[in-house]
Amino acid sequence: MKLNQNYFYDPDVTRLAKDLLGKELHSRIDGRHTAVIIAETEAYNGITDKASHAYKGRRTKRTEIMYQNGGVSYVYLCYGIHHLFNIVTNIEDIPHAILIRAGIPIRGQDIMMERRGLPSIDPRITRGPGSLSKALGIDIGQNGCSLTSDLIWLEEGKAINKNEILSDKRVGVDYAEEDALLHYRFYIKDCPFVSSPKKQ
DNA sequence: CAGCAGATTGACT
DNA sequence: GTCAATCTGCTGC
Repeated sequence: MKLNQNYFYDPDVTRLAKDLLGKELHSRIDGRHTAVIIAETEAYNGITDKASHAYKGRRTKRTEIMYQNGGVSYVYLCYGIHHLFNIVTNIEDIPHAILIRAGIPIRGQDIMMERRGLPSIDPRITRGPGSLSKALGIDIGQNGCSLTSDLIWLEEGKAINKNEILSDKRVGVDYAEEDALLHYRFYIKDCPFVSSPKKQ
């Protein structure tokens, strides 16, 4: 069951970030179908969030996509190397986004192993936002892609029990002052695919 | 236009 | 634990 456009219009980005845990994220890039269960997310709460690229209503060629209606992808290049995949939420002109940080492979594992250059199934394949995007074949070419399309889409998946969902500070946003302390990161308890904020 | 920092990862000491 | 890789966008001359 594919999630429809209305799902992404929720005005509460943290509620949606929690709800995305357990959902299936599918991609068909170069005709190759891969999918993961979403295991870790981070919410970016619009123009008042110092950690967001859209803080203070900043609009650039790169961030423009976040101001669109919810239900599209926001892919951007971090540190010049890594493609980070986000889901744009809320309605037009409200730049909410949810970063997908980790997933559990459920389809096309061999394709992901090949893309990641790993010889066997290993949590490293889809752990961490840069790794996940690479495993799914997502890069800047998938920026602005509709999430109800046949290229990238979400499916219902399985419901995660509330007591299996933990929250914490976001990763890599210490510069965001008081907003760095917000518990906007959500992940599935005891899941080996969830990234650790500590050094490996 | 130069300099710098960042929603990161992986190789190496 | 340290560091390089190297794109986007902000700050300041």
